[in-house]
Amino acid sequence: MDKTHHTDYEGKLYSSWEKEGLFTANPNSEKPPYSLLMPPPNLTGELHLGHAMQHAILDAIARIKRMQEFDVLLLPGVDHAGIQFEGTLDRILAKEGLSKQKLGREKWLERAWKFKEEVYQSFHKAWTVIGLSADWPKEVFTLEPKVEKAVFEQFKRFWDQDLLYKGAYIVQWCPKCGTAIEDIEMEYEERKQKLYYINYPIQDSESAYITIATTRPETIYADTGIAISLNHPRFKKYLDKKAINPLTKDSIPIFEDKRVEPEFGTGALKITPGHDPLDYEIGKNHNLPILHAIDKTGRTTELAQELAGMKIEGARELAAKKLEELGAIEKIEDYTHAVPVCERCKTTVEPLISEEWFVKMQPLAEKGILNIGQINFYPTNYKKILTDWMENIHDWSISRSLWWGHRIPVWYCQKCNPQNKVGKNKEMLISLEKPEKPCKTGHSHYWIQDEQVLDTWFSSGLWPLSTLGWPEKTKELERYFPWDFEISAGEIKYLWIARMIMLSLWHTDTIPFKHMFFHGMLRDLQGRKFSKSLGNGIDPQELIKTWGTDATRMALYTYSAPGRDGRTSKSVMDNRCKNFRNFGNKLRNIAKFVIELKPENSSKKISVKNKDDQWILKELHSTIEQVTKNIEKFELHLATEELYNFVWHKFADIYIEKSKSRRPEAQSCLTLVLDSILRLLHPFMPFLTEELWTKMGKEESITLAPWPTKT
RNA sequence: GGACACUUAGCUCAGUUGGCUAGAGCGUCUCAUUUACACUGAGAAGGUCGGGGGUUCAAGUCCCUCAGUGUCCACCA
Repeated sequence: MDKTHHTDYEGKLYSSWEKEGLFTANPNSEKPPYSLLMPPPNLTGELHLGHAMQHAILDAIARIKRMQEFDVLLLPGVDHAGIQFEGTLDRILAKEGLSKQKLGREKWLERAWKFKEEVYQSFHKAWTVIGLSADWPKEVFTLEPKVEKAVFEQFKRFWDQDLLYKGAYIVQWCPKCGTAIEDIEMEYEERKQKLYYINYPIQDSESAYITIATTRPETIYADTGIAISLNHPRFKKYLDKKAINPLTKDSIPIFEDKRVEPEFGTGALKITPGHDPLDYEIGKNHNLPILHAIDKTGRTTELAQELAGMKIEGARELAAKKLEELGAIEKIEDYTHAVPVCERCKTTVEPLISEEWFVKMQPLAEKGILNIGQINFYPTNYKKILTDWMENIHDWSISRSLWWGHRIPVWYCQKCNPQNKVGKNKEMLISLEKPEKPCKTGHSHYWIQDEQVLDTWFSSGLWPLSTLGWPEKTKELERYFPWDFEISAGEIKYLWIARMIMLSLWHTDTIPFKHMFFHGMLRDLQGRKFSKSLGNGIDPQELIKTWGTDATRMALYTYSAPGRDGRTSKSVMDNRCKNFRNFGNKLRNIAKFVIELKPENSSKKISVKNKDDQWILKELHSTIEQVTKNIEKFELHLATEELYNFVWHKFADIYIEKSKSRRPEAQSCLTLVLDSILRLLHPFMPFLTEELWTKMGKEESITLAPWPTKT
């Protein structure tokens, strides 16, 4: 008997399905539509276990809906993943001795597109391995013209609706990625640091001073004020005086502010509006000047005098040493706190003032909150989580200082554009292409495009619409939108899911999807995330190679309960896969028994009187009912468990054993049950079921077989 | 500091609206010895469902509380 199930075989089967167009949606179909939107994986990311599970879930639902006679669209796509892709490419270029500066924007982009193609090719193969029945010819890439048009439309609408603004604000800046990032793109890392208590002398006073606590003495060069908590017992008396910046010797104002915590440190705070979000706010209220001691590359500026040009860490030490020499340090404490780092490169994020584009999110969030109830969430509590977030929405900083992405479709007249301020009256245009009409200077070639590109999520957030050709009123948009099913990891609920909800509602008054499924995150046995740096990852392709696609899928469904994280390891996965490999073997042997060892004189009809026949048919019907019900609730872990139990412990262990004594009579019942089993299992174990389906003498693919119903 | 989860057998997890002696897989132990299938079959051991309190005829499930774990959010210098 066959004991192994080679992926070669699965590969061939998959190609034949694809060739026959079994995964192709047909907008002209008479059947009702059912649409599933595949989350576009990052162009640079590898296929990990979480993806495999996500795809296995998507695929099972797509296959079931096909069998239930829906016209199914499972639309695949890839995200250009701005920051991440650009970082990867730049590392490769660096090894070749090349750089952005050396290549220039145009050459760099040429290179980027070439690299994109390379990555794309290897990528595609990894996906098909899990058996995903996606409509590949319709695949969308987030930088292709269709999406570009949608992104432009969105930008233009926001501009016309007065929801866009540009200006210099304090943003979170990643010096390594060289761009602004959003709060939700940051992580926090516990770091051991020093808390320096520093004395700022009071002007015109012999010995009086205010002590503040800071972890960042290097930013003192950019201090422009001292804020103390309300009614500060010790420092209140200095309120009408000025303090002296111990490093620059500038005199800076002292004032009260309720945002200063009396309990923390000394209850006094140095205000550095250029390098801290809170200081920025406080500084703005007190009209403090904004100075920069650190630039966008993470080095100290001229302001830092003899420390200029240093990296932050070095500058910090030297600044501390200098203060020490000046006798300005009261004490130094060890201090562990959470330092914000860039989610992607783990570099410490530097708050800086930068010129960026923003979207006013308040009206979009309000609409989102109002309509989110129309979406069914699995698990249900995500509705509250997303609502809470929208209720506390911040404006969205959408510009990134990158080259890989949708370039901001704004053109400035070179001669008349003041660098820092953009308002509607300034000479500028919103246009995808270079404007043909001349600007004030009278020459069309004076138009220059904004240097920045849009945040990746600005296009990903439009994914439910852009993939279907919006803003055109396409047949596909009409038919498949809103999407019936969307799936995601909880991780990107704000970055992606909340944005899709707000943007779809804003542009079309329609929710983007009817059923939103959040799968849990797979972790290692200690509960840690899988990550490259920990080296604890499990390669799904390796599991597939060892145990086959079907077994790997079945193992993954056991972890697919909505929103539940799962702990696992290579050996736990191997155990589970092995179990389902055995299950596949069991099924194969059942089929052999029923089909190949069929007796000559077998019955053509089911014996209505036989108790065993009646029993197994009753069990079958109850299984059909349970499985169908569980699938409708997207509880695939229950559906597969039910099937496993029926096939192995009821059909094989009991019914088949008993049938041996009355084999010819039982034959038609055996065949009927096997027929239903294969159809019920097909969404979960597509390859084996197709193979056995053919063995049963069926001519059409099981993909097209109707889903069993209780009759 | 807020929010949301989770805690069930040695391990990894199920357990739908409260309802028979709490389930699965792996692991452990006993038996069967070539069967459609050893990638097998029959059986066993193993749980006071995190602790405590409450509601109920009935609680793993609902409510309160305590403890532990995890995730997300928040400007604590």
